[in-house]
Amino acid sequence: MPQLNGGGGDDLGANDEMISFKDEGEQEEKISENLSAERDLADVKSSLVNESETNQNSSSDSEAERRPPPRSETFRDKTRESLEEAAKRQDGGLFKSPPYPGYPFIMIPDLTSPYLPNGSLSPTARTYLQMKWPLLDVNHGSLQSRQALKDARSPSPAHIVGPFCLEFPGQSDLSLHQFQLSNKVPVVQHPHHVHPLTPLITYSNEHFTPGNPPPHLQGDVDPKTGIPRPPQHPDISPYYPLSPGSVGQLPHPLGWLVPQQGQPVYPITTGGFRHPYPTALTVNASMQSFLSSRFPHHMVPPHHSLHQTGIPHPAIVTPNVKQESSHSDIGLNSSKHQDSKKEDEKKKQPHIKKPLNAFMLYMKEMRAKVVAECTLKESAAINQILGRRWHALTREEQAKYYELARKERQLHMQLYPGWSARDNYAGNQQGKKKKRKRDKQPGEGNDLSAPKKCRARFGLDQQNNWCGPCRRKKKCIRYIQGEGSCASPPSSDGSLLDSPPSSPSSVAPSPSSKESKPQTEQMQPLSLTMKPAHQPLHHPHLLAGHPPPPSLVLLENSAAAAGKMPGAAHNGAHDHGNVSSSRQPGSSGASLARPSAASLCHSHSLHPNSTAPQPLSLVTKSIE
DNA sequence: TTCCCTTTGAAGTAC
DNA sequence: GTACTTCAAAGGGAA
Repeated sequence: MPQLNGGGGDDLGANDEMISFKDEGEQEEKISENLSAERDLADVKSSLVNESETNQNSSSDSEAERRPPPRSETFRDKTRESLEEAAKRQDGGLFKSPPYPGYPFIMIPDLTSPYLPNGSLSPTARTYLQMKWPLLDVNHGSLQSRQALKDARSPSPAHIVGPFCLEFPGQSDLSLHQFQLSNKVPVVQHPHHVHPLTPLITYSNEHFTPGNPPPHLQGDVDPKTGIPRPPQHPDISPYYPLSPGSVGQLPHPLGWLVPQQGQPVYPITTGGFRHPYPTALTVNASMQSFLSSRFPHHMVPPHHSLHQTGIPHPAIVTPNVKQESSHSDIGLNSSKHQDSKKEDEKKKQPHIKKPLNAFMLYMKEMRAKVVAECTLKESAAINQILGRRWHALTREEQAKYYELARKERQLHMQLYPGWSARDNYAGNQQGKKKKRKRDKQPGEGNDLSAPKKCRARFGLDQQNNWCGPCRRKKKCIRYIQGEGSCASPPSSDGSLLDSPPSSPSSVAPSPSSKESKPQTEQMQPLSLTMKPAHQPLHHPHLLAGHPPPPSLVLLENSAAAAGKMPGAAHNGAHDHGNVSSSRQPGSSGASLARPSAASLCHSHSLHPNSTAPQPLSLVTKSIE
């Protein structure tokens, strides 16, 4: 169980989320109460991380003596133990609230990795599915076309099948690759290219597995438990050298896939982050080139045709075949364009993507579910919903994702010690276009958040023109209202998600809708920053005994609601202002023109008067 | 075809 | 130390 008051941590905790509590307070005691909740929330999120770290440390302490690098110790050991336990009782015991959502899981090559856009395959671009082994399904009968699965849109990736049985030490990458290409579809992956970690998350909790699994999964769902029935494959276990003695010395996160040769796979580093690449890692030709270009020569391990495992990390993405073919043309034109040649070489460098954070993992998990519940297909709208659901999660649920994310980062760090997020910045990247820089345009973003607008506009000489808040050195209201700017855009604040307007006019960026915004904006003076305040104020697990806000409840039960609760009592104001996103101030207005998530997701049609004047509770003290 | 949108979190940069 | 920026996924929509 998480140590809720583990406190101390300040890392993963989204401090900005604490701010929203202040916005919501309408009384001092309320504020103090919320502040307490803020601290609780901060502690919660911190504890999510600390807990993970603590758990890892504590669990690895016992093994630290015999396993020098503790980083992946628990990861593998827990995996091994869980696998062994599961092997003993193939009764789905792993489905019974495993202490760690990420455990046990194994990594298997996913040739149609989510990290491979368009399913492009290359010997160096394979990624791996991490999954609980009871979910392994290597039955041929389960092999389906990728498209078939995609059409199925399974939110519960209980059946992930792949050719991983073919992809183990000693197996030729090329042969497998050819196998894939020649057979077109023998590989089945989870629909929507679910993240490798997704299978771990799906089933372990009720919120992961809605009551009614998709129809296409019915056949594989245990009628008793409602849980996807783990496939029974007698050939699975031999692939995993899970016996304690066999993996004891190898901290490699893929240790069960690494042939045991009696020597450590990972060099014991001295703690420096940019330590040499482990020689045991996959270093193929392209990787070699990539490493050579990015790291000092001594850091680049010698090139072996294939790694023992031939397993790169899911985050690695190499250029597609098209680029390789273009590279072959270089020989024909070698004399004329060295620059282009260099570019091609750079293009061949695999793109190691960032490890997914907790929310990203959650999104991958829940996206399909949201899509199924709503008529939405637009990711932007779905992400808004997911963002709110994320905050509605319990700490335990979030902890799972934080844990998974931490494991992901750990694994990523181990696989790519020299990798830095900076490497993926547009400026350093060839194959990727530089993303637009969100230039702050005048009249939005910081301009709106800047205090004392009246002061700036009228100056000290015309204080009589200042609005009241400005006179009291509070945040200017007149400026916002006068400019008609949408400092707290409806789309970004999520109000349209949880409490969508009943009339289209409230959705459209009409002047009236903008006029209603200042009240939301008025909530912000109490904010310490302009960062989005997404934290649900009355998180059921943050405020013990307090029921979750209707918005959250209804949102969580969006499927059940299905738009049939138009008159539900709902103080949408709870979320409206707090979810206002100033991350991308200029982007929210555009979203107004788009179909709102709420208009498409019935479950969020809760508050017909969301644009109506907000309750007084929204008025901040500055207004008073 | 490419970018935008939208979310949170992690990590990087800039001051 | 703080604020800001970029990137990670996703896929429809817009340019």
